[in-house]
Amino acid sequence: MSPKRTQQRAAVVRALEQAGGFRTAQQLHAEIQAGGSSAALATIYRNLSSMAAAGELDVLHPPGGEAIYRLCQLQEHHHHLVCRSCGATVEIDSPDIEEWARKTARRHRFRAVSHTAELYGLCSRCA
Amino acid sequence: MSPKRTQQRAAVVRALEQAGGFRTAQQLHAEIQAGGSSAALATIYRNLSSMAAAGELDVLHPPGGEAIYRLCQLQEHHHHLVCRSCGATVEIDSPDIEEWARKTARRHRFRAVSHTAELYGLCSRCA
DNA sequence: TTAAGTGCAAATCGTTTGCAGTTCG
DNA sequence: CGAACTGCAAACGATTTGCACTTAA
Repeated sequence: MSPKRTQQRAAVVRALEQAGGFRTAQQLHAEIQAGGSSAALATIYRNLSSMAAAGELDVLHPPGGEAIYRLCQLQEHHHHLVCRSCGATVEIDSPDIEEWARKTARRHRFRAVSHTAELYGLCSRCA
Repeated sequence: MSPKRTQQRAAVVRALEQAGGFRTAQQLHAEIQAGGSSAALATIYRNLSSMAAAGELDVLHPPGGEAIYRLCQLQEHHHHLVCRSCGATVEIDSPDIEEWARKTARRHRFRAVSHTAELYGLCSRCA
């Protein structure tokens, strides 16, 4: 039973696609209205929940207290090495961790697995 | 300037030590009362915040919405495999990713590197 | 037609904060 | 004594939910 194709759900998907990365429910709400469409915040939450349950998007719960969502990007993803001091960022593309994620997921019988990984340290200039 | 040595703060520390692992603020509250001491929930939150800011404890923000705290244990850190649908969480302890983090950091001449890594998928019951 | 989806407002729930009273140093 | 800490209750902000109304199928 696939979900009903409503204007609101379409708007949420469109907003997420346009965003390309992580967004909070409230940001999506604002961006949807800015785009001329409309969808109640509650509706956005409901759609995000069902999409997440369906494995269509990733949810993160940062310390800030506001959850962030983004469309699943099974491929084309990479990681970051960030300097705690100056904020310099190096993009990491490592097959190792992809494989680790896949293996680990299989070991626990999880499917449709995505992952996040970030490294934080002091770069050579700041150390 | 180190913090004041109050009964309440002591009770929080004691509860965390006794716990050994992660606890929510409310669990600590209950355990403190069960232990015969007393400390208002607000006070517990205040103490946990200051301890976290001082780097004395780790804080995690799981999907459930309730933060969990534990005394810092520089070793024994692990990652999580979380079900997008039901929130079930498996703790992962993998030397591979630790090594990957260390290697990657060295390759880019970063020091004092820490990292985060989380996996998201659908568990066998929800798939 | 009718089950699923929506909007709105009220309700939750974890966490924070204002303020007056208490306590450590 | 005086700054730091506590308790309580009210305030908050994100998310959820009850309910009557729409709408996709």
